[in-house]
Amino acid sequence: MASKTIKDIARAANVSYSTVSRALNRKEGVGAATRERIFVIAKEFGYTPNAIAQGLVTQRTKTIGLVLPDVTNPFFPEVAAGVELAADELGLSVFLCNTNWDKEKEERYLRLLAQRRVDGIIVSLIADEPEELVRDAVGDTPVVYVNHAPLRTERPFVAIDEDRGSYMATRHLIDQGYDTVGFIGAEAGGITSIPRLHGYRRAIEDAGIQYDERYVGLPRAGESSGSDIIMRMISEGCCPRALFAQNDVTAFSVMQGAQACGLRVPEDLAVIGFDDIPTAGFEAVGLSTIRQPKRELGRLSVELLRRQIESSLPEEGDSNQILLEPELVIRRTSGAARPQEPRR
Amino acid sequence: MASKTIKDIARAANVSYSTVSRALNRKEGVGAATRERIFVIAKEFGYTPNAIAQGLVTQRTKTIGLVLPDVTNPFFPEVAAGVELAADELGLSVFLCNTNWDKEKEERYLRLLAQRRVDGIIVSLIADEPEELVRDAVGDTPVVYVNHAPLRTERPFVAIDEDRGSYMATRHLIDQGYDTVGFIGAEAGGITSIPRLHGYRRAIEDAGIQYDERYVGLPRAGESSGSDIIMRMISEGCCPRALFAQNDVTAFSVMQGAQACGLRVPEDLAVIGFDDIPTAGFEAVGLSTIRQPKRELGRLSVELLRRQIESSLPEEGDSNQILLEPELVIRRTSGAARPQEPRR
DNA sequence: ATGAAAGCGCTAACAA
DNA sequence: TTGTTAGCGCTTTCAT
Repeated sequence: MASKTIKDIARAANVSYSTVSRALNRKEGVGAATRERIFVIAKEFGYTPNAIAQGLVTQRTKTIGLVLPDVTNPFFPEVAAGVELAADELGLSVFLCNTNWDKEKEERYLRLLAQRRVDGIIVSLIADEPEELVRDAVGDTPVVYVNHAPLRTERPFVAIDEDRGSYMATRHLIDQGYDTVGFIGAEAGGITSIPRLHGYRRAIEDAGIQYDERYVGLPRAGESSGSDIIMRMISEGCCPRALFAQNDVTAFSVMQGAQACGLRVPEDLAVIGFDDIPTAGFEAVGLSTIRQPKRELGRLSVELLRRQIESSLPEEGDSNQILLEPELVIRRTSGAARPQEPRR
Repeated sequence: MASKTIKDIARAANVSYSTVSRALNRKEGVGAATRERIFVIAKEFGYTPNAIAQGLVTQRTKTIGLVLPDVTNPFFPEVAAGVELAADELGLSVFLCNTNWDKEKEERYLRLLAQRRVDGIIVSLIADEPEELVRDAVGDTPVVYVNHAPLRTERPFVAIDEDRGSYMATRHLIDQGYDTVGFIGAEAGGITSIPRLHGYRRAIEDAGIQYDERYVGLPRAGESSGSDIIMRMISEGCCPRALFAQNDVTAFSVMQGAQACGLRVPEDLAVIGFDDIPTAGFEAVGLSTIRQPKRELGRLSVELLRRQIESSLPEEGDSNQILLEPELVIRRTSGAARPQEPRR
């Protein structure tokens, strides 16, 4: 029952097993006849090369790991698709790991991939892990950060300018005429909440508006979504006229909560998100947002990883740390304020 | 630079390398002192066990493969989450592969996983592959089908009763008072389009309605989404009053297309989907649908795989072929028809 | 063109 | 308790 090996084939073909190896790998120096015979037997035996054994000797697994926090947020699958595509072109397969916003799981997966001796790892960290932690988990395995870069890392990364994007989003809301513009953090936004909140605050203060904590809704214990937060804000009587949500999924949730409380979007509450996940563009939704070049993020991270694998040098330096530009996408949910119609 | 091996540690600790192996694997028969020494050195060396080598000798990789057609459709990540959870409890890691509705890629991944000698594979096939094809790709590797079962397979599977669910969806629309109820297939619905169309047709005919092909929109060449199809139907003047979409993503797309043409949902066009992806439940959307127990699908498939791996017998039989019941979820988009308000 | 043999890093008998 | 040895299935010199 155990699958056939190269030796079984060798025996059946009456050659040494090194000849079989050569034939199967299409290497020079095998007689056409023998080669033919070997292929026939291999097919007949249903031979499947043992990649484990191959990897052991070649020290190359032709596999890369992709560690993502949440495949359930459509943003990540889009990035994954970009990675897949690019990896495919290089003949690499992708081992996708979902950490589910669990720090321990993240570490476990990084370690695991290193143990499996993948050729490299692309990871979207869930928090600002100290570099040594990552290093400890992956050892010498090449790593590229995607979607976010830990502070002062020397590793290659591809991300977008979160601060800038958040500034643009907030600014847009202000320009639309809203006097009170709030921020809502994601339940599991991990690392991105810091720069996004920061960009929000910058825009607020640049506009000469007083930064007001009451309009900043960060998830508290027991709150699991943007909907919970907006409902809290409403019940506390400090719901702003416009909101910048940390990401589109949160924005959706916020809108759901607001609508459940009888608020209309954007008439009573304007909303803008971040990411531009596919559903944001749906007619029925029309969520204004900051677009991230998701597939591109994926593609580029593979490219950076390839460089690192091939050179096998630590390969530091600017050109390997890419910051992409965000893009403002205006849709329905951030329609202009109507000052003639004061709230309530 | 190459990572340290067990031998390096042995040398440094002045013991044989089998002792190191024993110590590191927490096996009996190692002096507390030596054990201690070995651990210290291992840590110091940043030792990472080579899973490749381990797998080669133990013949067990503690890894399973999960092959999915489209992580971009929120249905699949939910199933994946279920698989992850269950696998985790068994100490297995999951190698997630996205075929992107590409048959060739699917075969490649199955083969690849088999070559990597994963302990087993859970796959959601994109079409009704003949059993031999799968067999040819995976060899003796245990396989469980999820989300769909190929006709007359003897392998274990977990799926829901698609035909039944589709019947329920269609029936619901009819009960709501719609006289014309259509069907829209998914752009890349793969295998599920057959039973879902079948269930639709059964319900139509059971209700004494004449099955009318004009109301059945299957994607044609060049059409990439439900939106394209509904727009074609509208332009051809044969848009029904209510629609059962093959899945929620398609339903979303259909609604987008309909609304772009000025139709209101559900006033002008009632819609019901299939899957109950998370966004379907959002207030702003309120998509009626047929719920699939997605996480459960994942959990159960892992359980079936575990059985198969442990027994290593082909393990056929009824109890390993699970058909779950679908559940009708009524929301906003399938509101009752208002006969007093004839169309147009 | 083919074979023999070494060895990738590890586990698991079997000895000592 | 520890060491020795034989592989796991494969690629890759080095001979022939």
